[in-house]
Amino acid sequence: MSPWRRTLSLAVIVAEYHPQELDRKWQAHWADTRAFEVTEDPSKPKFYCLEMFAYPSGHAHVGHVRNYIIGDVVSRLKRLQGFNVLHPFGWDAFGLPAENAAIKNGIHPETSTLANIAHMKGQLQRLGISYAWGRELATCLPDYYRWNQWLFTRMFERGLAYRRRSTVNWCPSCNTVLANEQVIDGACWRCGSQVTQKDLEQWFFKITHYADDLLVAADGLAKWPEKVLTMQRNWIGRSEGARIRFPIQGANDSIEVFTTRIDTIFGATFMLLAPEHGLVSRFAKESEDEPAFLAKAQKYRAQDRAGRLTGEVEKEGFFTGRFAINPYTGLPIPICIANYVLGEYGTGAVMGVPAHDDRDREFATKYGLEIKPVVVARDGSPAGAATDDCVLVESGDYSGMPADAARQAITEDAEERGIGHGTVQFRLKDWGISRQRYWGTPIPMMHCPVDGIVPVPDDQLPVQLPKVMEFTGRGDSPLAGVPEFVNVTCPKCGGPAKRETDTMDTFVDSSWYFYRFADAQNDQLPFDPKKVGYWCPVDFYSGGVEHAILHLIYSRFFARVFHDLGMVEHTEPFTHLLTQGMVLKDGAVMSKSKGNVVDPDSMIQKYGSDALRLYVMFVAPPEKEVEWTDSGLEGSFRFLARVWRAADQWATEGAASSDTKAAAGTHATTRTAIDHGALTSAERALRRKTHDTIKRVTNDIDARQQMNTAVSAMMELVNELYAFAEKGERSAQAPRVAREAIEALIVMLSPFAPHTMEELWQIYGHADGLRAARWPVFDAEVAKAEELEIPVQVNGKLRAVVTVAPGVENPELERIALAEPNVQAHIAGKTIKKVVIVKGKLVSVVV
RNA sequence: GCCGGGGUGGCGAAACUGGCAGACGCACAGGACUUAAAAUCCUGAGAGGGUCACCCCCUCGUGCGGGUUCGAUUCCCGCCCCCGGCACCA
Repeated sequence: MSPWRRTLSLAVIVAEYHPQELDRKWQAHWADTRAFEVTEDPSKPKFYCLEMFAYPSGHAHVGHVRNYIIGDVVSRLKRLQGFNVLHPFGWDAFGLPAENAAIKNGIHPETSTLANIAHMKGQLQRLGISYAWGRELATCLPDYYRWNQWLFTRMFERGLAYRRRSTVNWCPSCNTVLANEQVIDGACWRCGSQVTQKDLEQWFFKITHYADDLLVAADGLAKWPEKVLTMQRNWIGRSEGARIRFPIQGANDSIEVFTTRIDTIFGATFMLLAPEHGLVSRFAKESEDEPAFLAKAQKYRAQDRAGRLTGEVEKEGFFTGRFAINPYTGLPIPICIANYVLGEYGTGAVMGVPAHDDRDREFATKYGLEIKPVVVARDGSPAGAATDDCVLVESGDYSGMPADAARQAITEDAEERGIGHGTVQFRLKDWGISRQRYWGTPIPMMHCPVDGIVPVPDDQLPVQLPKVMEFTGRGDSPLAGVPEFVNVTCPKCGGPAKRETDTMDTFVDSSWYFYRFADAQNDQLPFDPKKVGYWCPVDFYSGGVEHAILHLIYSRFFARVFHDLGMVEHTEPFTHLLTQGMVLKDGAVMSKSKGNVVDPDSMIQKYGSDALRLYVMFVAPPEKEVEWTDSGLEGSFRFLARVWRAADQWATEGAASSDTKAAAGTHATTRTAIDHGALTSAERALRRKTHDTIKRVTNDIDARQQMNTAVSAMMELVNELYAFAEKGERSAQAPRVAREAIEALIVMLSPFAPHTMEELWQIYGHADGLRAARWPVFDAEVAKAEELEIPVQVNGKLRAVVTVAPGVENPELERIALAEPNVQAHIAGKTIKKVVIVKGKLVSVVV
């Protein structure tokens, strides 16, 4: 008969593990006591834990939910460690799906969005996520988006928000403009449609103002994944170089190029213009056959876009009939239009240096243009595109100069001659935020025939979305069709004016919501700088890596804007970033269309929320992708049931034990100090395991952030408890020793399985709940090993393991090791050259 | 092409500072309990071999090939493959 059966028959508190009842009980308790609401408390260290807020699509699947569980485990841990923890949640509630649904089924986006929020909030509550719901926000409510408008106006006043006509990315399916960051492989980030180009008047945020700082400061983000930083660095794309003008032969003007290799300028044997370059139409006019000229340029423009999608298009170009003068050789070089020169980068024109640029070489070879090497390796061999240890040749006065030095010298010379200057070029472009849609923040601007662009005065904010709308899906701004919205009075001249009818990109909403959580009810300002000063920056932020160059770069930008407005002291909003891996099902990302979503509610119904939470944390480190398995979840459920039974048994044995103090029935008495010296060796071993587990779990969670190994350490402790109950020799103190293990286990496991552990904690007599509990304290004395197992190697191969007392001296250890029969067998007939002893670790014999 | 991450049992993974590779879990197998099943508890297990009566012992083994070291999943050099990002950025 198992020990469990034996004790169950005597049990005072017998309860089977029914997690669903515990879920209900403790979720109600947390809600009733407003357990996770917090205020600023200068006496405590603060911890701001945040998961990327959610788009209210209607249903969260376990892939989404993983992120919230990760954040919740961190939050609950930090509370146990004495931090004042802010853990809020909200809704990224504007966006196209709701509006598209409205076009289809006539339900107003606000109605469907609020219904979706209600359902998803219920899902999160059923998981027992410890949010401060009092701070909940939804970006689609005027309380929130008025501050988008307020901030937009501040940015407009500072020139950080501006309007210009430009070629923009257009998604024909979403009927709106997209920012560069929102075009993935030439397709819309949201719906996957092929993006086309359009010329439109658009509002932009001047993120390029901070390009250099965003890049440099990335080096200081020590707790961000390298992957994300690399992506941001690539996206910002800084290159140092020079701009230099080449005169056009037979004309008064010149063409400016950007180059990072001005040291190769003596090898520039042709010049290339992008098909979009401003001079194309002029050269076309001056050519013999203008329509043919323009047709070819136009072909490249179209081709260029296609080329970017498929990767490779053969380099192609044609001669304009005009020449430029290389300002260093003084020689005329042909000006060509080429399909591989980008209009939007640098000056849209480049000097062709075929000897030192692979693309130019390909082009020159195809058209028979001159290839003139001007940089060679020190030994005189061809340098190609390399620069290290290279010197210039055939470069006038610069011949013989190292390439690096020449870059500087020629740049300085160009500056003196007034034909160029050193400069830094970024790939990052300003953020186009106008969207020709309804379900977003109205841009708080007016167009007055007298005063031009006029911001809506602050006291007229928010500019509210008109409620009554018909959604037609026609491809222009829906707000333009609402006269009551459009027609306004100019606050400057009092004359009639028109409202801006575009709305803001929803990424504006998400670029600062983490500040609003620090002061979610403020109706005077987006937030009180003092409150943000207490809570921010966010200490732990987790979400999907897909936002690496979207939300995460925009938020860094906004932090700088708020900083320059004097509202926040920091410039980096997120100290520690974790990008959680996706949950796959049948090898694919979960999605409704694939029909492979796992619904958290049905899992909770079957196994309880704690099993789901524990499984998600145990299956792999949080940043790793995982494959969902039902059997894995079942394993976590089994573990919790195992903990439950062990706790139940020892609660019973503690109460029914022959130990007189314990028999008095109060749990407090069984928590009196353990007389360690009087324990059996099995009891000492269990205590050792208990304290060893405390140490491992604490270290795994704090220093290593490896939740999965923390859980496995606790599983080992439970296995040990079972072994002790099964066959451990017991003294009268056995219940106390077991209780010590179980109470430590309850507290350490509570971030992962809070409902079950609250219940057990209560059963163990702690009336004030886990919120009053403290993280268990590791006792090195108790954890000290009574004997050590030392591996013995001969020539690097394991030959024996010897058991010795800790603190054994090296000569003695060597003697014991060499006495091992199997060691003797392997050194027989050979001379010992060396014995390496790592104290307390190993003996290595070399023969 | 460039950048980042990775490659360990049937599977998810672990090994912290160069020191017993595979902890913990899943799946599997055997046993106990049961009329039976489920549940539960216990036991086993990298591959191959020796002695197979047991204890045990040997060889190989962390993508591949080298190197450093008494000792390498860990460090160095050179490759291969997978995932992710960027990609004609002058």
